[in-house]
Amino acid sequence: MTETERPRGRGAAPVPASAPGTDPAARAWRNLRLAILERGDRRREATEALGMSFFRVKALCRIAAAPVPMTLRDLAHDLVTDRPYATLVVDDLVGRGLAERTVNPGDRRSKLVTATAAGRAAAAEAERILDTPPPALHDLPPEDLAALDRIAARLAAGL
Amino acid sequence: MTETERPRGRGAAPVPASAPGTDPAARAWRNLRLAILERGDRRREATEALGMSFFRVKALCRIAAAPVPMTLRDLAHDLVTDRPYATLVVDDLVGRGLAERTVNPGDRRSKLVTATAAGRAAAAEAERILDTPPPALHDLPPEDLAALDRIAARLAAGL
DNA sequence: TAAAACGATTGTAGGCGTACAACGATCGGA
DNA sequence: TCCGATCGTTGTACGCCTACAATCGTTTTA
Repeated sequence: MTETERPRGRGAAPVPASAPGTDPAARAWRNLRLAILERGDRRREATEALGMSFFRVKALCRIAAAPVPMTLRDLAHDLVTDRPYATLVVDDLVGRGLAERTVNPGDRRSKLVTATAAGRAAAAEAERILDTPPPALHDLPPEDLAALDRIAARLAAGL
Repeated sequence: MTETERPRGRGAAPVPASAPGTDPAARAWRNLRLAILERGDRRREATEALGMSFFRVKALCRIAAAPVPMTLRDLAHDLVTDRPYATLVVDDLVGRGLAERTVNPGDRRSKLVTATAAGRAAAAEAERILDTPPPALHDLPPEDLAALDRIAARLAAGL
């Protein structure tokens, strides 16, 4: 094992903040994407913990987070998919005992989807996993963390 | 269209930085994920511009970014896939005239993959799209942008 | 030199998501 | 009342990625 090892990192290289000639906004954006998509991605963890695809995890979380029961139409719209596939995904969740379908009393064509107690628990577990930051975030100096907190809230809110 | 419209946002709600009882690190992380994954995701743009799946866009970028021609084994490792699928993806890229395969003179079992001129151009285009930050980033006050630049570089570096 | 290990390739099977078309039930407007 | 529109559902076809098994040529090891 003493031969020349190819330096094979498992991702793109980060761009140091001191790199010249680059737009700081673009550089910050690239590094943020790197940190989130390649280093701190918890999607695999969440799918393994819940035993379903990430798309369905998202569906479950949306259903559980809805302040008012949503129709399948709303769910399809939120997930940016079509109604037939929303039907299939909800079928799956219902089969797992995580969601329930009830007829919409206001419009008997549509149906309302709600999360069961087990469904709400699973959704909470998924969000707990997804929201777990990488260790590097905790290692930031407090003032940097506070600044990041404030800036991230602004980025997430505005577009 | 004057009936009661369901307030259907197309993503999860951001958490304001003033929310009580939550860990600032977790909150910052959640908002960063939101800003990057749901508001500023350029993957669809990139795949449409290049006419191929995001996985293959990533493969092309890795090949083009390699300082030294990589073997298929290295590519499979970097993409976290298996060698058979790396073969298939490279077949596709070669068929599009974006990559080339040559026998490795040092080990005739393996083959080296390199990007053609067209491949390097396509990879550059993809990275340009992916690195384009959302407008909200440009709207940050300069000192916030500088802080974010510095912090993002630190986060991306892994630590 | 013979055997084991390695790299790329071909093939197969399946899950997942996208994008359609079509149908029955229901609602709304003319 | 009748007709068009809407909602959920069923079904189909396809592309994409994962995960294997098996093969062939090459390299390394015993």
